[in-house]
Amino acid sequence: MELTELERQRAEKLERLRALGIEPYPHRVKRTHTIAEAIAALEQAAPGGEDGPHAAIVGRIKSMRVMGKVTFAHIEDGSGSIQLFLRVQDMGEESYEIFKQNFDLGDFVAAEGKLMRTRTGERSLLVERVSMLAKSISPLPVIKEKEVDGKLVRYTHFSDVEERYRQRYADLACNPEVREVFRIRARTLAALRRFLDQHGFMEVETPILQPVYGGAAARPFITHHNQLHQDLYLRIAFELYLKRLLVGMYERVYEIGRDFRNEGVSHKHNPEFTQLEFYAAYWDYNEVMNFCEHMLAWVAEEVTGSPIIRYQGHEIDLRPPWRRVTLRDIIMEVTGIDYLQYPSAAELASVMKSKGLAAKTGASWGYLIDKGLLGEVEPRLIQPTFVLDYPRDISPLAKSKPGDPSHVERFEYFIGGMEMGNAFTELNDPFDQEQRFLEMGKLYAPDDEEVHPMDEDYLRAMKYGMPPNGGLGLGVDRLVMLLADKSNIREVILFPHLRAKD
RNA sequence: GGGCCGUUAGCUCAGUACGGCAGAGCAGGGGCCUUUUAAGCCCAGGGCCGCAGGUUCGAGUCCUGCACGGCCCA
Repeated sequence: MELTELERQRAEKLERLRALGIEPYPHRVKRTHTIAEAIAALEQAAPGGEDGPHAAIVGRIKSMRVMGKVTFAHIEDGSGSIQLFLRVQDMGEESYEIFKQNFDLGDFVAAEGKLMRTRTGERSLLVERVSMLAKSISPLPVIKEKEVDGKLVRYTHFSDVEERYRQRYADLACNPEVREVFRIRARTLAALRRFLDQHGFMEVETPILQPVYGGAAARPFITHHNQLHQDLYLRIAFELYLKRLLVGMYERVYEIGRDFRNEGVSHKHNPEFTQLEFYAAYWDYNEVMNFCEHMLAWVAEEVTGSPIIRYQGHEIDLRPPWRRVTLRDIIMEVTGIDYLQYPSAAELASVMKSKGLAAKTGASWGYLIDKGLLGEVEPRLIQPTFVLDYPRDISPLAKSKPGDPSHVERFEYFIGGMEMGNAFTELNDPFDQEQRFLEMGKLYAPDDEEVHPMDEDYLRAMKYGMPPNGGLGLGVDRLVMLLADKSNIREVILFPHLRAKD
């Protein structure tokens, strides 16, 4: 192990402790109170002097002020932080010196003594014994902060974005507000599960390694099973497996898990991300819409205390009903283009260019609408909005709109300028479904990311009879971004993907 | 993929306009200090200036390429 000078100094302290017969990484810990419990115990005790309740607490040393024969330090555990008050008169000369010479910021320690208040009134532990629980060799970035008018002012910090992501452990250790983001994430996941469970949905787990990928338009990661001599794909969606379960007579199922898409990385995209999908037999997309807006308003309230949230300076009201607008109308509203007037890719691309909009050459008609025109619309949809009725060509798993064969019953929904998810009245006619797969094959080149490959087993399932149903996908990371008020997906993923250095 | 910006001590940053001994604060080391909380005071340390080339008597600084990251655009 290569050590920096600072690390060598700490390693020497570790050896000094060992030489004194003190194990710097002991097996067992004595703890009578968490720090929060210790503070509560002190609050309950009769005030006065240095004779408060006895407590054995543990934590990581966050600050230290050595003043000769007296030292103040703050330690932090998972519940909070408290000041340690160490005096040579209480600890004895030898123990006090061992502490002073060998204990550093970042060390995990155990401290035992009496809870009390210092002259300035700060809740403290008057330490009788202190011991090492785990020596920290690498110095954590030091955080110096102070409360000014009730606001926390930070003088030094750990803020290098790249290093924060590459060494998330250090980020979390130094930055309590980052720890809070992932508590919001955990509460969001728990709230989603609670809501779905309460509404009769069953959580299931379907394959991540799939012989045929499907359910979305995306490039997959490919892997290989050695024993089976078979290429497998990491799933890009759960859709086709969840709908097989409706054939199997479950009426409401959902899955929360990881999808993998072999695509670019951006502030809204990570190659692996957390998806929620649910399917409900006998629902159409109107019922899905209704459920969706109630679910997200409820989850927001559970997580943040209110269905009205603040996101990047916007106040966003998640209470139902959300705005409903057709794809055609919202595109006309924003770009002035009625895509139905331009039924070929060439015509549509030409009018888009005439309006100064980028149109990728060689892109299909559906791609131009979805990525081109809708891309213009997306950042403007700050308040929750359902965008309804998508072209059939780009929606091979959705049921057609009655009386309008060119469109399907599909919606995407947007909040805070981000696409949050996608939903349909699911196609359950096996002949129609087969036809859609075949059309896909004709309209697109085989390696086109828009292609949904034919899934024979899915068709076989559907031939047994699939109840009419509605389903929805939700980008969970993006929901957490909303609820934690973060503009970058990496801020809500513990270990986001970064390019390897060298 | 393109444009712009960044990369200097463990951390946060100066230094780059106009090339001339590598800087500060915090952290760490030695000393003083028995109620501090950004503790204070004194002393002495700490560098592959992202990497590789080039220009130059001389490059952290100028030029080229590369790596990683950020922001914006596609």
